Amino acid sequence: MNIRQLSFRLLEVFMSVVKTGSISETARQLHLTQPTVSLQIKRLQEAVNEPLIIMQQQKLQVTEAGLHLFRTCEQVFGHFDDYQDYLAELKGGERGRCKIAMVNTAQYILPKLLGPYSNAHPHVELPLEIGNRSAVLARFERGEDDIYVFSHPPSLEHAQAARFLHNPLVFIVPFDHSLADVKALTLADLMPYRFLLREPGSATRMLFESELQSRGLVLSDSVQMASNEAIRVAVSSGMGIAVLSHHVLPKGDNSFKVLNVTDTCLASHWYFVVRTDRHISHAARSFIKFAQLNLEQYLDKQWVRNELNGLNLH
Amino acid sequence: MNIRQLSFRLLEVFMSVVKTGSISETARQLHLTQPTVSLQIKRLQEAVNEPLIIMQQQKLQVTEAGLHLFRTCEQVFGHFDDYQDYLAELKGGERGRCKIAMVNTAQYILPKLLGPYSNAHPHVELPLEIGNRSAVLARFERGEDDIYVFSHPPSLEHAQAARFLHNPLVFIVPFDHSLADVKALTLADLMPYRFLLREPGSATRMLFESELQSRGLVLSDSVQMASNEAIRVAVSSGMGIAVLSHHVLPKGDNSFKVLNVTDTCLASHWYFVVRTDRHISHAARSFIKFAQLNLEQYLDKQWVRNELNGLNLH
DNA sequence: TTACCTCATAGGTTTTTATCTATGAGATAC
DNA sequence: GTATCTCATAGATAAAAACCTATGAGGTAA
Repeated sequence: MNIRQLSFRLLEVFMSVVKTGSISETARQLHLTQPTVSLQIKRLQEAVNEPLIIMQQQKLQVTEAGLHLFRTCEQVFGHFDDYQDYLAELKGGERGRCKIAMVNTAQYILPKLLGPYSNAHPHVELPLEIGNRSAVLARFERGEDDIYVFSHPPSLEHAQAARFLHNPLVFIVPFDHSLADVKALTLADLMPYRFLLREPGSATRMLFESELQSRGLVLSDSVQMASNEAIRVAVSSGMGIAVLSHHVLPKGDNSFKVLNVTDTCLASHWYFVVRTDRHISHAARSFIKFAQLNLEQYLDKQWVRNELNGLNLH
Repeated sequence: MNIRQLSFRLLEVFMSVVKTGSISETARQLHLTQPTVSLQIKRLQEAVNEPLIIMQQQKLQVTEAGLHLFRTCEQVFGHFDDYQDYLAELKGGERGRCKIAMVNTAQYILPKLLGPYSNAHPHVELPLEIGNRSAVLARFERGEDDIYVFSHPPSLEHAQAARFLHNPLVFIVPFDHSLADVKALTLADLMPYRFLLREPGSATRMLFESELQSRGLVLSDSVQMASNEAIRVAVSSGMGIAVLSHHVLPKGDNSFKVLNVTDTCLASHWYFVVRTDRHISHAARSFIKFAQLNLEQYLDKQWVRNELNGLNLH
């Protein structure tokens, strides 16, 4: 038997003949002519090199070998049916994987979406990568993930990005800092104080520094720290003051205070970024769709900027 | 996914690509050119309508859907391998069925071959049909069996026959019959006695009657009985005399005696008969081969007439 | 007998498939 | 920078597959 000359169509026709017990009937059911079916069976028998169906007293009789082949076909088609089911789930976004890489800061907001999504789609794997901006950028360059979360999206040559959340930056000081209760401050008022900053390249820092530069201001003292957590705690304990995303601040924590700086409005947005040169997994598409529909429900409504319909997910 | 545009060849190539992790390597192994393999994969992906293999950092990466398909293929090819094994056994005569129809008398000799054959080929089904000549002839006409056993084969229009055993007919009388110990008898000497005969049409009876006719002899009295067994027992108990196949006589039974009729040599042969207009099953072929090689071993050497090589089993 | 089934076969057409060669774009290796 | 891999794509061809119509042989049923 040469499996290479078998085709699924041939087997389909054969199965129908076995089931109906008639070549003409099969032809009618499959919208073929009777000679076509006869010929297919003949060819199948030649491929198998063994009679499968024989005429016996004007009736078709399936031989042993034919019956065996029939059962084999049933199993084979069963496997393909299973695969089709799997594919359907995969394409429906019910299965599969959606790898997301995000910059550190995003870990304060994204889980609010990921949790509900994961509950709604339990078969979707959701591996997360969290790193600083340069690490995530490197992953982005290599196209290692399905979705990237940035404030300040990278060059959009091979990517598209869409905002989903406003990301206001605020200045914080220890709760007992001398500026804490001043009604209206200017950015210049903060310059004398020591600033606790993330590494260069972090979106927050970039935004802040470009603001300073454009205004001709210079920090008198700054300290670099590796995480927003560390900065917040350091501010609370009086090491200095900082500019941080509003979203990273725990609510109801009184160990620091947000300043009222009237001449400055620093803000960026959170973006979902996908590469345009890579096929978007169905799971990723499904996640973005989910986000699009449920941003308001799971994130603070006041900051939501739902522009996800701008994404063209092929 | 449209299964109709899938071919086994396509899946074979796909599996090879997954295994080697390289399109070029697959091309080398399958003696194809690299573009051919590329194209096959592309076509498969179009059929499935889902990426199966993607380029990632200059390396081929199998997607989820691809891996799933690969596993599906493994199973499918496994089933066909099983079927191939089955076919091989079938074609080797190790499996399948060999239906044999024989006339009554043959049941005294054929089991001596069937037993050893069945032991040597335990997976071959051997359904037997035993009937009188006309019943077996009817089966033969309809082509219901693979092998027929006749003495006196039917018209050979759609059949071929080959002798395998001499079938001498002998005259028996009760052990205390007046003829029992006569040294030399003629056929005419037997005419006055009552003959116990099988039904008209039975080969034995036909042979006997044609001999009588050609010699101008007429039976004075005859009784018809349905089986050789019945005749033998009836002879033993004095109901008359009979002409029977030597093979149906149990050895060491002293309740009857074989006459020494010097002017008559009635004999036929046992034939295996197969139809020429029907495919001969591998099992049937295998049985005849077995008989051909082992006749002398399992049947009384003295009567064997091995002409089975005369059968042309296509 | 005729009409009407069955399946088989011959002969032909149109797609599809399985290949190839040639060529190009990227990446790596020296 | 050049050679040498990788894979992708375009264009061409020869074989095959998948059908069809027409026709015939053999059987059943009115």
